[in-house]
Amino acid sequence: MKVRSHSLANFTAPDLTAARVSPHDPGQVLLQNACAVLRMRRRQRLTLGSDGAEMFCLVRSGLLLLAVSASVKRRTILSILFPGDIFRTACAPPLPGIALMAATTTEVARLPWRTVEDLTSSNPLIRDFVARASAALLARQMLHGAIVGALSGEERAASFLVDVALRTGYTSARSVVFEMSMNRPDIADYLALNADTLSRIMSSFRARGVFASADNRRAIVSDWNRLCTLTPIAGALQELARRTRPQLPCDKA
Amino acid sequence: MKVRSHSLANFTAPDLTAARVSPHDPGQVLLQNACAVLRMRRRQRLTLGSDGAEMFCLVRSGLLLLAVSASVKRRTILSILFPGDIFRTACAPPLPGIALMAATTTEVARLPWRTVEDLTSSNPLIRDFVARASAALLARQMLHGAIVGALSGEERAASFLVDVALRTGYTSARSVVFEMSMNRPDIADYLALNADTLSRIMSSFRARGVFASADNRRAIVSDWNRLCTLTPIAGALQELARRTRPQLPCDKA
DNA sequence: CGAAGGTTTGAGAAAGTTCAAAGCTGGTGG
DNA sequence: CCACCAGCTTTGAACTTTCTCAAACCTTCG
Repeated sequence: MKVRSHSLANFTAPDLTAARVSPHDPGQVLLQNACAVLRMRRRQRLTLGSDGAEMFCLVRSGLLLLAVSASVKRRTILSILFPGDIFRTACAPPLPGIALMAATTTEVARLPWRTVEDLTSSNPLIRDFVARASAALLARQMLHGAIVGALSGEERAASFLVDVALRTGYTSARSVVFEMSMNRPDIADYLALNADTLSRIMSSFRARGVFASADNRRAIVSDWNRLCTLTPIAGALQELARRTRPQLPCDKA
Repeated sequence: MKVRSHSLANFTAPDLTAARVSPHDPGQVLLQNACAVLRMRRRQRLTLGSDGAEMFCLVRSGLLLLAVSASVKRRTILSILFPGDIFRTACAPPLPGIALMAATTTEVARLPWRTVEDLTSSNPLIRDFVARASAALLARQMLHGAIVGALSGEERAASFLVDVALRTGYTSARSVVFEMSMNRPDIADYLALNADTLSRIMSSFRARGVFASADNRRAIVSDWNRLCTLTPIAGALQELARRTRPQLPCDKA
């Protein structure tokens, strides 16, 4: 079997440490400065059970997955929280076994929700940031529902690549480069696809040169526009991403 | 073909005018008293285009569907807004042709979002209601994503029936009764199913006595627990519904 | 080095879709 | 008041897509 034959072993891998997305929203800066930061390791969980007061959190770096395994037959990733995204306990559906899980090393800023409520009342910048971020999260969740509900497997996979690239990627040598922190089963459970099917789709993408990757952890997209033609909602993804990140990686590619 | 053979032509149809869900949240009452009410007829649309200031709305009665047709290949109902649900323009994903559509005669209370922001700052009751309703909507949206992504066609249909019953139904003669304001294509587009497939599933439900209906517009569930066994997330749906409606129809059935 | 988990691929199976046809329903205009 | 029309609903049969299962390979970590 000629696996991995399309990888770019000799591609000069760029440094991604500069890819950390720094906040540009003044309300976000104010809010996260009031928070205690929790550093999570890959696969570490943050239980959402009703074990006390309601919590609020803000992702500073890394990737947080909202996962549920028990109550639905197949494990499901309900949502991906990217840097700049916020979440509060009450936003999670009341499913047994639901939890936030770090997909990679992740920094999370946390506060009791009660405190956030007070901050939003006293500071309009924070209030506006929380309202904006909440609305953006709902919009993204709806878009994700549309992706899962209305698009084919290949279109879903392409939408995922576009989304992750827009939110965590950056430009290098006229290519868009991004980390694939999530593994196949996680991506599959997010896209409501079987891991085998997703693997087939990814293999097909690599074979057609849609993206290249040396080690399955970093993807290199040399023709951004071509990737975008594979999903009918590339425009919406881009517009949503720009709400939290004014300068997108595809702008310079 | 023996169509409609399971209908209950001689069932005494109860009066549903008493089924209007009256708000119990003081913040909700305060907020909706500040709004201008718009009465929409079936199929009437409320465009969400960027045609001016951002709007906020609150459903007082009826059913509002967030629909998109152009940008995804198949038409999709992203969300159903029930009485008590709120929505603001920024919550809609930026898809061409997205709009709110009334599934039946619907009363919508509207305000410019700017005004709502001011009200939330000046009144903690309104602030808490808006925050609570926003969180509940996101939780429901995530649950809907899980339904579409992880459940079979039959389970999705059962989840839909349970959800609509919990939110708009009421109790009559130890049965749970609710209006089916949405037609087959709308329900199918909400559940990411084909209308034909959904019709088959509904026929099967009727044949098995899961629910009865005289005219396809009103459903009568005599064995609520049995309907709940058809979906693995009945508990979550019930818990979410109770956040906006303390007394559920199934409590008395 | 060995074990455990992640990835890839193929072949057969299942679930849902598409297409077509027929029946039903509600609204409109003569 | 009734005939008619458009759109909704139901159902069958053939077809696709995706899933399941199994096997082999690769990677990482202790």
